[in-house]
Amino acid sequence: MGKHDHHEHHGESLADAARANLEKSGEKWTDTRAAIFEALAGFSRPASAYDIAELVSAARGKRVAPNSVYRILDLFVANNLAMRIESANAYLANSHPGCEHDCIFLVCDSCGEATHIDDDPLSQQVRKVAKSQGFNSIRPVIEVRGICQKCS
Amino acid sequence: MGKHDHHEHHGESLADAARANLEKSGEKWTDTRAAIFEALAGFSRPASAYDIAELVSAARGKRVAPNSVYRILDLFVANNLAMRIESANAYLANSHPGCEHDCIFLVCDSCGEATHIDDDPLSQQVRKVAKSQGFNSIRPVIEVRGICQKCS
DNA sequence: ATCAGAAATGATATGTTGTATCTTAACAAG
DNA sequence: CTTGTTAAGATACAACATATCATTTCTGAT
Repeated sequence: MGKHDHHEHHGESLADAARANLEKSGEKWTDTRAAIFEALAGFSRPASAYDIAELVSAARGKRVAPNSVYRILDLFVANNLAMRIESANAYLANSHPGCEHDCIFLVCDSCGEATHIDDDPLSQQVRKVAKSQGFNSIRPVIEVRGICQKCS
Repeated sequence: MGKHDHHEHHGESLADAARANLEKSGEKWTDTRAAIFEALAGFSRPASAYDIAELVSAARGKRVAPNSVYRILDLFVANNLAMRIESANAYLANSHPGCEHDCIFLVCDSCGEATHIDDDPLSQQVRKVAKSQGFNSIRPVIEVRGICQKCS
């Protein structure tokens, strides 16, 4: 384990943690949101809104429209239950909701897997550079495209 | 000026430098490529392929299809004449082609302007993190979204 | 219980970004 | 000049994202 407890979760426990975090912000954990979170967390790779719409639609035997998925993903991102990977137009469930970090994503161009690193000194440095240029409301986007170990 | 000569260019001089760099790689500086580079360099903000297609089509009185623009932008990116900003799905002309850097882009969510920073120690650190995870063929994507000084 | 208002989701349409495929044009080498 | 190669055009479509309005569901007051 690292310097502090990251509260890593999986499966049921992850959904519970996500739910707790969302409700703490006064938001509701509805059936649709639960289904979308479950679908998202089930992907081992970053998933597009359309991937999720398809999976949830199949699982529930009832179509979920992309715009609903986007709405809910936006909510998740705003509440740190999920992250958006800009260079992939896709989303990942946050495996330790509640921890606030500027995440660094390593995305494999071959297999599509994305791994998620926290390096606060590094992201702080990025924030600092932006701040020194007069930027406010800073949101760093730090991603690395490449070929992962398994695919090399 | 910084620690080394960045060969900053503008207008005619920038196009010339771009042309020289492209031809050095054995690629041709065709009319279409010149027109697309000129259009791209004329934007003060990151421009989408469709923005460029529209502008070039108007300027030449002859339609340029988006796929042609994408092809040529890909060529420019591969040869470091232009950069893609992932979080904006848009492109910027490289104002100092020939210099190889992992660029850091600061993108204003209000006015859309993007400024371009080089911080090699910082980008090297990002590369190092990825390498330590077994990644190869690394291409860092370091961008910062926020509100620029003028818009604050 | 019922009704009114608010919040969440659905339905539909459309806008934007990106690729695939095939055809035509430009051009250099023999 | 014709043949092979590279560049660009035409067309179609796939993938990603948002706007708008309708419907449902939930909640809280009466």
